[in-house]
Parts: sequence; C-alpha cells; structure tokens
Amino acid sequence: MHNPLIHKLERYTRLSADDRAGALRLFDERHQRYRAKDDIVREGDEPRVMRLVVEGWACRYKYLEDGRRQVLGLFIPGDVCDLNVFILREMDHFIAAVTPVTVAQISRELLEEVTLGNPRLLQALWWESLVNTATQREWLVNLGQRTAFERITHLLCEIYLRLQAAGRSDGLSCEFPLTQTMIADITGLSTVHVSRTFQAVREDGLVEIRDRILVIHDLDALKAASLYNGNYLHLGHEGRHLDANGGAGEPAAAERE
Amino acid sequence: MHNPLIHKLERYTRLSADDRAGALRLFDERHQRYRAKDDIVREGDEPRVMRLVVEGWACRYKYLEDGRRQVLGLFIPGDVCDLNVFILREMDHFIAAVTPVTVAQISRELLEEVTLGNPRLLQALWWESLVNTATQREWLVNLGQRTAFERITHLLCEIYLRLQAAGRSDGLSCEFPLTQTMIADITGLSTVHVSRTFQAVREDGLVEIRDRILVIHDLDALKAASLYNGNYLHLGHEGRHLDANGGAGEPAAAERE
DNA sequence: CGATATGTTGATGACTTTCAACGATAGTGG
DNA sequence: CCACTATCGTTGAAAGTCATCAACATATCG
Repeated sequence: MHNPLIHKLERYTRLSADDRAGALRLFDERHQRYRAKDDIVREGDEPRVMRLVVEGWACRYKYLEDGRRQVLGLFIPGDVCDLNVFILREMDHFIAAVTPVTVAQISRELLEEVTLGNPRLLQALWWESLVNTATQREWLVNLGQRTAFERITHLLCEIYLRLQAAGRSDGLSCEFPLTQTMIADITGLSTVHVSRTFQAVREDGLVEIRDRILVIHDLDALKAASLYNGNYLHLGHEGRHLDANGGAGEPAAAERE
Repeated sequence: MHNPLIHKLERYTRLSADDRAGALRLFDERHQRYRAKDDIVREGDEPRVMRLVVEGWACRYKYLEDGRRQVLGLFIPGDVCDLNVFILREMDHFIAAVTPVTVAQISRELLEEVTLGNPRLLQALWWESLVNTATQREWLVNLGQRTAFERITHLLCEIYLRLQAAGRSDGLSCEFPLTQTMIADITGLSTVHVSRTFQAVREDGLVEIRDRILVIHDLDALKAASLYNGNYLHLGHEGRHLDANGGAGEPAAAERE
C-alpha cells in the first residue's frame, strides 16, 4: 500500500529506511478529522502546528470584505500545509476541508526532532514547500493570462498529475470531488460560466466525469489546450544528488512496499 | 542613512548589532548591476545563489508558450529573491530588472555562515520569505476577484506600503517607475484598459503621478477603493518575542543610524 | 419525502480586449 | 542642436468574453 507523502517525496529524492520511518511518524501524528466545508484554520488564528493531509482534499482560501472568495490552493493527500508558518503571528487566510478530510497535526518540536537526524527528509519537505509556492505562481499565470477554457483544462491537468505523483491515479483517471462552485472560486469565474465552459471541454472529447471520477481521454490534447507546462511541479527527481544509497546498503524504495 | 533590508526586517523583530552586521554582510556581497529589462535569472537556469535587491526594482515573470506574459511579483530594495531555492534543480520562471538594478549575490555558504550564529536574523529572513509567499496569495485574489479599478488601486497601495516599510517613502509619496505595460502584465489587463482605468483612478482624485513619483492624496480612500487589507504584509512586529535586548545591553535600533 | 446543494439554460448587459491611429517623450547619433 | 527612432501613453470604434439574473432540472442528504 502506498503512502502518498512518501510516494511524492520520492519524486524528489530516494529516501532511506530512516527517512521513511520519519515521514511515517509525521504522517501518523495527532490525526484530526473534519467534515466537508469545515474550516481547519481560520484567518486570525495563531499558527501552532504544521499540517499534513492524510486523506481527503482541503483548500486555502481568502475573502474580500464584501464576500467575494478566492481559492488559493488545493491540498491533496500527502500535501503539507505550512512548513514554517510558526514564524508568523497570525494566519492571513483560511484553510478548509473540501471533502471529509483527515489531517495530521505536527508540533514544531516533533518536526524538529524528526528532521534533526534526517537532513534528507528535511530537504524533501523544503522541496515540497517550494513546489507549493511554484504552484501558486502557476495559478497566478492561470488567472492573469489564460482564458476560461484554458483555466479549467489547466486545473484538470494539474490535479491529475499531482494525484499521479502521490500514487493516487489509475491509468488516465483519478478522483475528482470538486463542485463547479469550487472550480469557479479557483478559476475566478462565475459558476454559470464554469458550467458552460466545462461542457465545452467535455464536448471536445478531452475529459469525462462520472461519479466524481475524472477520466482523461487524451492527456496530450488536454495539455495542449491549456498551454500546460509542468515544470513548476519539479517532479524530475531533482534531489537525486541526495539519494539514499539504493544499491547495497538498503533495498530501493520501489522494493519496499 | 537607512538600509532597506534592515529597515524592513526590523518591522519583524528588533535586531542586535550582530544581526545588523550580518545583514550588512549579505547586503554588501558580490554586487551585480543590470540595465532595465535585462534578465537576472532565466527559466532553466540552475539556482546557485540567493539574491537580494540593493537598489532599483526587479520582477519575477513567466511566459506562456504563445508569448503571453504574467508578472508574478515585484522586488524593491531590501527584498530577498529566493531564500531556499538551491533545493530546486532549475528555475521555472524569469527574474528581470525593471529599472537599472543592483543585486547582491549570496552563496549558500555565506548565507549559512552568516545565519549560523544569528538565529534571529535567519528567522527574520524566513519571515521575509513567508511574506513574499503571502503577497503572491494576495495577488491571486487580485487577479481572481478584483475588478480592473480595484486591481490597480490595490497595486498602488501595496507598493506604497512596502516602500514605506523599507524606509523609502516620503510622506504620502514614493518612487513609482512602472510603465503601464508593466502594470498590465501585473494585473492581467490589456495596456489600453490600464490606460483608461488609471485615468479613472486619477480623475477620482485618489492619486497623481509626476516624474515617476506616486503621490497618494487619500490613503484611506485608496484602501477602500481596492478593498485593501494589509494583513498579508505582516508588518506588525510579529517576531517581537525574538527581539534583541533593546534597553540595557545595546542601543535600540532607531538610535543607531 | 422534503430541503438543500448542485448543475443547466436563456436572455441581457457590463466589462474588457483588440485593432488602429496618433501624440508625447526620451534616448541616440550625426 | 536637431533629426531619427523607439517607447510610452491616449483615444475611438467594434467585437468578444464573461457576469448577472432568473428559472428550472437534477442530485444529494437527513
């Protein structure tokens, strides 16, 4: 069985058995469950813990004072919320459950304890955090430059590729629990326009959605339609110079689960 | 004379003389000059150094393959480009000079040396990095939810407040070297619409621009017009629990320059 | 089964882009 | 110093994209 955190971090660098044990300690720490739509963190809260999504989807969002809402990011299983956020005195946005969600809550002390002896794991967590930031940048491009059609197809590409990196895709399909209202708040469009544009995406034969499952018919066409360039996800095993010794000392990652 | 880095970091926590000396070492390291519009970092480059803007303005930006361009962030004097970027193998975007700019280039080794003995300074740099990320989030809200008028007035507010935090404002006015083309690439609007909307902002008596100087006539009105909430800049001396001993042991920051 | 959330459709209008032309400004070289 | 050229900002007209409003259909959940 795959652990989505470990699965994803190993897209960066090959972890040692120790690293993996440390990641599991984080993953298993102080689970908290939330119902869909419940807030996990609220604006104004003092940040006390780092969070890690164990199961389900969550999102960051922010309101304008007149009620307009923008979703700033999505968290899928294995995603880390705020590695370093202890430094700030208060949160400037919300984090909420999109689906029913289980979150691990990791204290600063535990984080330090686990990473102290595992610099490779710490490095991998930093990588994860930089990729989050890069994803935010790509969303900026999405809102600033892409058309409605491109925004939606881009979102579909990204979700599929991220779930794949977490070991949660199945061929060309994956879970897809987002409502059109959520898609509207992510893409900065009205729900009406999302409905119409999503229809166009389906009618072009690019994707299909059945029972909250996204099925991609032609990934290359979907990428072309959204001008997708996945560099920002940095999934090219970029930390390979840090790789744990895979050949002799320990079995390779793939052989261990 | 004010150093913009130190001036800004002290909006987070009060630095000791040692911290300030460390910050100055970073600030003075390996200066490189660029002409306006020159690229400082290119997509695909391997990140080797952390950069710090000493003088002038720079920006992050990204292209879509068909040439559409989105500016992702602005750097003003005292801003740090990428604290931790060594971890990635290659850059996924560009950094360019907006005006003629001087940049300090800080190697990983120097950064580690300077921060090793100064955890307070390291913490302040992390704060700076988190504020950068939070600013990106606010830009997402800008593009996703705000109208053209609100986007432009929001940008004006932010620039003024950031320059103020760096000690580079003068009453209600500050430098403002952005062309309307830049504003268009920041706000995701066409240059034509920027021109027209900016006129409306001026005709409402909110601001005035003369000789690349922005003069704000009514900051509260400007904030109201853009639904501005400056929480994301985290300028509330949030790291005060880390403050260097100001009373007895050393002179307070304000008394030292 | 009723209540609420979600998705669809049509009509209308607002906001924003595109295209094209022109004036103003600034830097360059003779 | 002036002509030359490129950049920058402005304006008008036309078209396109997307939002809003309202009604209805479907699905989901207690």
